[in-house]
Amino acid sequence: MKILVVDDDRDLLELVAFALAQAGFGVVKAMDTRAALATFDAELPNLVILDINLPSGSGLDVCRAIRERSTVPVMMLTVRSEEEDLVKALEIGADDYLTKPFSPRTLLARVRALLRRAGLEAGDALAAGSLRLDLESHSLRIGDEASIRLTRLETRLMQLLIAQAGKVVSAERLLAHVWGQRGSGDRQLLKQLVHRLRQKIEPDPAAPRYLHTEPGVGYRLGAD
Amino acid sequence: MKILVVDDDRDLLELVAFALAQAGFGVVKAMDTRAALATFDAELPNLVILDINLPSGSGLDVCRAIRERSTVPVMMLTVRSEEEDLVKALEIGADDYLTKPFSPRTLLARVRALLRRAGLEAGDALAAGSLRLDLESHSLRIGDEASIRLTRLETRLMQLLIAQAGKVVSAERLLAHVWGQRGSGDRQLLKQLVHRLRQKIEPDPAAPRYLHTEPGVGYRLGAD
DNA sequence: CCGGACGGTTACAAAGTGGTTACGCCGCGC
DNA sequence: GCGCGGCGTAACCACTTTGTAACCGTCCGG
Repeated sequence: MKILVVDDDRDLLELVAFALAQAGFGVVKAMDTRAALATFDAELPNLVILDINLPSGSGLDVCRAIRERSTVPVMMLTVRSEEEDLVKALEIGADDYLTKPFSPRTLLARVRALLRRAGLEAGDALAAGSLRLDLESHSLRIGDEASIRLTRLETRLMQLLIAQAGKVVSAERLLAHVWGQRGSGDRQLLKQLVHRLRQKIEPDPAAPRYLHTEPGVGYRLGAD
Repeated sequence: MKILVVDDDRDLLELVAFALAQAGFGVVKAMDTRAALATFDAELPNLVILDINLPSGSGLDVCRAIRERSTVPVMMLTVRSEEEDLVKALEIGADDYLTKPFSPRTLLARVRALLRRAGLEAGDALAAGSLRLDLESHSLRIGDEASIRLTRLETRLMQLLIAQAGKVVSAERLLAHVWGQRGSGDRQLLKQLVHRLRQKIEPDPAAPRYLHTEPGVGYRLGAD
């Protein structure tokens, strides 16, 4: 279970991250809005904890941007004086909030409650149709077949496709997820990766059964 | 299982020591930084509980000194007002913390969690499949064969692999477990250790039967 | 028709990963 | 002091993964 924590106060960030890690959660960190969104795209966390006031633009903007691409639970951190912001945050789609200062114990209780509410408690088993992806071992299982070993990049590609199974995912978004900043605009990278992945997972790579092309848009994982 | 407790407050020290002894742990005590390090070297405890503010220099210094010579789990004791110190402690390499006041029950739960995480919980015998590892004597037994003597590092490696038998363990995690902070990022260290271990335990080191490589991820102990 | 955009494919180069050999340092018992 | 085991470091090799370029067909608007 992976949690993204966004806060510009390094001490608080580390403390929250540590408390979560202690409790067995995977943690990724970001200290400004740009890094927050980049990390979100790269890591696809199961939950986001977001300080409402960041120096580089508001945490509200980050929350809004996240809501445009995902329904992941979002928890906002606020200080008491920001109650109007809080209302806005909940309107935008934040799921819960915590008023500073708070104890790690409270934080954990709220996080668990959110995850339970989102029905995400059980592991990170990432699956769609007959496809099951194991992020730990970089392996993909199709139905009852022997599992296929994927490379690092192939795993990241499948991760986003499975998370969005059945929906078209734009080439731009896939590039950002797999390569981050660097791959931006480079269709050839994606073309190659898709080709190589199809060779591995498709019974007939020329007539894809799982990884479909949506001309002019991007790719889509067949819901089967 | 031996635990070192360091605190200048005699009452608290005795209370903690009593709770631990009650739960069946061996306890050694120290009341200042000098005694703490001397006792650590003399007793080589399996876990250290360390008050963060000692009159004779900070508990942080003690923690740092311990980290220079060992990856033993360290738990810090703090009061709520010392949160910056806490962040420093975690950076230095402390593994957990407890905010005073705390109940003996909480203390024990945390101590057990730490030991479990370090893979030190169940007696001294760890086993998986036909492999049995004796942490005391640093020896490994495969089925009914004569037991093989392992070095200190080889033992630590096997310890984590056996604890996670059948599952892939990332190179990063193995490095952290065997070398602590210092080994971070150094693949060559792990490469060598695995090589040497395979020479000792594998019938055919070129085609490993127990210690399998998971390319791009880490290693896995065959469930056999 | 022509030409360009686009996606798939082939080919090859560059970078990374893991296994192996070799060597040097250090602490320790003899 | 010497030899030795344990460990760190570097270098080499084979292989895999990833990046880059070029070529091919199809589709489509002029």
